[in-house]
Amino acid sequence: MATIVDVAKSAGVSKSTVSRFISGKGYVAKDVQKKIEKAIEELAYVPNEVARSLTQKKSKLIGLLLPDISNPYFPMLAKGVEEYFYEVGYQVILGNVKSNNEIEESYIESFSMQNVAGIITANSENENSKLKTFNNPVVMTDRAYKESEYGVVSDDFMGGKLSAQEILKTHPKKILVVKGPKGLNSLEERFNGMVQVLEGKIAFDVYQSHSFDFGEVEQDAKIIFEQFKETDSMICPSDIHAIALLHEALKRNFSVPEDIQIIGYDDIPMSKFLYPALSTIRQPAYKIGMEAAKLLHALIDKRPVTEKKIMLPVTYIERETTRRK
Amino acid sequence: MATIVDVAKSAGVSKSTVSRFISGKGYVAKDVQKKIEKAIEELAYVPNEVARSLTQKKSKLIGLLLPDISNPYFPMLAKGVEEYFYEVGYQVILGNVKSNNEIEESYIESFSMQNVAGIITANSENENSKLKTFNNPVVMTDRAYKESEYGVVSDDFMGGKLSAQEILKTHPKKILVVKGPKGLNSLEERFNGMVQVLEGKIAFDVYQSHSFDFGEVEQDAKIIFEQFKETDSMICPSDIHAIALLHEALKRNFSVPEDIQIIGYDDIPMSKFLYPALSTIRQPAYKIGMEAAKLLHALIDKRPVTEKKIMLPVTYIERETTRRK
DNA sequence: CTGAAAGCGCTAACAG
DNA sequence: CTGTTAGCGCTTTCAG
Repeated sequence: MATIVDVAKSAGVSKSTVSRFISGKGYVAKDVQKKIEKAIEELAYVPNEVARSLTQKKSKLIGLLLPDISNPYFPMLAKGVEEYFYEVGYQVILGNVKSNNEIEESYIESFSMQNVAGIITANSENENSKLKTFNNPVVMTDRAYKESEYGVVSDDFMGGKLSAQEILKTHPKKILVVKGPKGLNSLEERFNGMVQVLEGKIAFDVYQSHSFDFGEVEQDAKIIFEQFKETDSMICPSDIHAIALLHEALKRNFSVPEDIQIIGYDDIPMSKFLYPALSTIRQPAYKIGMEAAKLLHALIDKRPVTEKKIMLPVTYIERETTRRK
Repeated sequence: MATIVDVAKSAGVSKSTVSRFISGKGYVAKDVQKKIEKAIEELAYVPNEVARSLTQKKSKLIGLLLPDISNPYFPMLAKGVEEYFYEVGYQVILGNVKSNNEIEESYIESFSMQNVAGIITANSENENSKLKTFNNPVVMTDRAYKESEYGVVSDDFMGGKLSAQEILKTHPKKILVVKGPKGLNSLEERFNGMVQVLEGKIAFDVYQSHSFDFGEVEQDAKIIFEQFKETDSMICPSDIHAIALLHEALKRNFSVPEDIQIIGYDDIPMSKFLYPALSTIRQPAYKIGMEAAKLLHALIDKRPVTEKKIMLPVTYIERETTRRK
């Protein structure tokens, strides 16, 4: 591996000149530029990021904290982040935090040690997180958002409203609102949106779920079908919940959407391939990731940002688990 | 951020001694050890990985090359890699290569610049890949395997055989083997396994697919149903294919598995939640990731490895898209 | 057993 | 416009 010194020698200048040329800061004479370019070419020189990172205390690395990469929603988010940063020459370090504070702390510490230029987190908020002491920019997404200074999120309140409105249009007999795990801001918002639409208009039950894990949510589904026999319309906090419920409904020989209609949230990639295909609220996961990346990039470069918090719209995707109006 | 010099001062020794203490190489007197420990504690000292990486030419970073993170199979693999390396203090950099050689090259270059300690790639083989010039260890997985020195993979040939055998047991009338994209070793193996079982026993058609992308595979499914009217049994190269086919079958009002039976490959997380749930060959994606990580870790530490290539078993998961025997 | 010194590859004043 | 110098924080000989 050629170093900057090799380039300098080969071009017959000092390494500072080469450094200046590469970074584009400071003046370098035209003819010298040519020589340096040639030397770089010949030696196939690529600057060593580690050395650069050591002096500048800032690497070309981005930390990405995710609650659970096996939840199909997050790979799309990650993809958005990754693709944006790839284009601008940054690498992303994956932190699969499993909603575990200790792991999160540990990751943040590692990120610091690696001098990451910034962090994007989709992890749920954590009161005394080390994130607050991290001194490069942080952008919150998805579950983490409320208390943060910078964030990108979709319009959860609107999403909640939308899903309730759509159900309402189908003349439901009895509604069940499945509430997602507590303490996640985005889920609270969705729930509030749903309640705002429903309240006063129609009676509804609420079931509190505590997980996004397929297996656990399957258990919830069983309980729900035992407990809420009159329900004919289910509003879910995520597609994972909707899928489990859908599955359970079919197992019990209900027709969907005739006997039971179900509306999901997220529009994860598999939802359209279910049978019947899932009606749901689409969150633009990829776009959220990309926008978060864009915001973080601006922050890293200390460019002025006009919107510290970006809210992306959600849309209702009508498929086959809801009745026609 | 405290540095090693701060610790040294506080403990009243030289930084070399502190360095020796931390790395565990060389002698440090017992009482000095105590002092250093205390200083580290008090100053909440954490060694700077970047500086370390600069001297050692090896960071605590691992590069992970994936063909497509939005294909549900890969997040599980990534999770296995990530969780193993988390435990041993390494971070993983995500490289979503999108089966694009240029991007792959560019990632490998970045990985080199970051002094990554090793690379795991699940990307398809690429003749003149820069991977060969990368001078830290590389472990190939999944799609990439054949030419590599070190690799972890599941038994694709056996998987292919298994899926054909299971179909054979159900007295199929006419079989269609859907062949996956060309040039991927693992898929060739599967296909060969299938053919070996089928040949001489029963006539079968072959359809060549060119993608793992949901949208494109959906088109394949349409074509297949137009073209192979007599087929009652479909053997697929991936669950993605199986899902598209299943979807199309139901759309056309075939009963599954009575009229058409379908067997997938991979057992991606959503397969069990389909309706009917997909019968498939399970590849232990998580375990593959974990084993690849373990192997790479041994290589990085220059520990002797007994198995350079690890082959993990696959299993048939009987669910509801295949007829009972 | 320990410290001094050199160096990893690059950046950043600061003279000139 | 360019070279010298001094680090960034850590590891690694090499004397002592």
